[in-house]
Amino acid sequence: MTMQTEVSQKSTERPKRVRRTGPYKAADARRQAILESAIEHFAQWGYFNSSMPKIAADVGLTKAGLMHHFSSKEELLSAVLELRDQRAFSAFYAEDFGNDPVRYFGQVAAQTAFNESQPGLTQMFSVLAAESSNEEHPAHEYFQRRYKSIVDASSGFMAPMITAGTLREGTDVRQIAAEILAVVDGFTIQWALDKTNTSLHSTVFNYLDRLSRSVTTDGRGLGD
Amino acid sequence: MTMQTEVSQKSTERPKRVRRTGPYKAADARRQAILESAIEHFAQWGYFNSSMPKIAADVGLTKAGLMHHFSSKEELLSAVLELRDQRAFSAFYAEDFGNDPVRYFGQVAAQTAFNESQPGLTQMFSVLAAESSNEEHPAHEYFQRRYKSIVDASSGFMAPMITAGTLREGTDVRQIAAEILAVVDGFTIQWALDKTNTSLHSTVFNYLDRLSRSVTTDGRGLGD
DNA sequence: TTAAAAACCTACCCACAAGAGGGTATTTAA
DNA sequence: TTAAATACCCTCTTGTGGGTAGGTTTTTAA
Repeated sequence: MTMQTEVSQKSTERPKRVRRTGPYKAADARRQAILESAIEHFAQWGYFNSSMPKIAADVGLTKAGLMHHFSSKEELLSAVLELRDQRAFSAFYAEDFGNDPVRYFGQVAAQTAFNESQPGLTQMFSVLAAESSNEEHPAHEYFQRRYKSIVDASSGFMAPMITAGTLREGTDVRQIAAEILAVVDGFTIQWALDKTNTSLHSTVFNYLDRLSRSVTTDGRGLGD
Repeated sequence: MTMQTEVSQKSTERPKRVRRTGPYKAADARRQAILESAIEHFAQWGYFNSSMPKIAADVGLTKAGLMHHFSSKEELLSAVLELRDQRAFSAFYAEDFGNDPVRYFGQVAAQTAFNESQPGLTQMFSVLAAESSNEEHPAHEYFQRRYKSIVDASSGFMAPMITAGTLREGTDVRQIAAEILAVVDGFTIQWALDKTNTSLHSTVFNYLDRLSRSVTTDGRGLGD
């Protein structure tokens, strides 16, 4: 990874190529449309079996047209992953739960309701997470980081609750954090396989409710 | 789908082609080796991005050689799925838990230990389950059936335990059954992504232990 | 107004896929 | 022993993939 800095060689005065245009006005919408299309394709077919021509066709472009905006398939994937990180996490991490586990669990449940409303993105992450266990997958490191940081953040929320006395003494917050993540992922698979008979939100909610009753000091559930 | 039956036109006597050979002696081992190779490839690359030539090369065959044994990629997938169903489930379903939830949960935990010892098969199922949410995936119906039958069987084990008084009154056995499945799937993903820092068995065990304490009438966990 | 950059396109290349067709050598069982 | 089925392999077809090269039109900003 070497960065090339432009150095002017001999002239002190700068004729300096003048900028004659910027991006077109409509370009942003195009790029957005491409990302949406890519999300749908990655969700349906995974990364490997999605194809640039098809993603392009879905937004009325040729492959070459698409590749003007995202110069490789990997770059497109990166952009998609980045997009999701922006959308979903900012809200969550800003929240202050005031050492109340029930509020925290409630927020997680709310997140799954959001996920259920965005089947494209949600299924895409489900498929890519499984696919990316392959070390040669371009998103392998991304998902390793992602899972680690989610568990870190989640247990970071819960750990102080033990000291604050709202979570039971001896609660293994890293186990709980990983477990919540596992339940969400697992139910997402079931929901993706059979959306008409499964509700992502309510199944996760039920789990969190029972979890809450067994790890909070006051034994409260989510339904109050 | 029309079946063509061979009809002898005029002769009533039947010269009747005689069987001159059967399968070769070594063929079974070959087919077995192909299946093992396919499992590894499906686990690493999913179904779509696995390729017949590469699977073949891994057992020292050409693609055509492989296709003599499995005449299409889909047929190979079917054989792999069938193989797994034979291997893993026979033992489990034969078990009698004597209305003891702890024994049942213990058996589930034991299953994950087995899964952890078979990373190829386990990861393959993890990847295919996610991939097959696509309705055009050749294993789509298989996984729908599979998930339904697991939940059916699992809740079928637990339901009588309520009447027997070993599971708490009001326990939602279908929710619990689906939840256990979700936890196993979810932790499998985490384990596949980072095997050195995650133990599939112990994470699932911890979950089942807490589950057991909160749904059994005697509040027993798995550690006794 | 105009030149340059942006936003496309067509036409390629090369690699690889699934599968069919048509072989040859090996093994089997009568 | 021997004919037929088996277990391969080589080649071809057709299709698709990612990516590049070089054009043309459209938009932008000086």
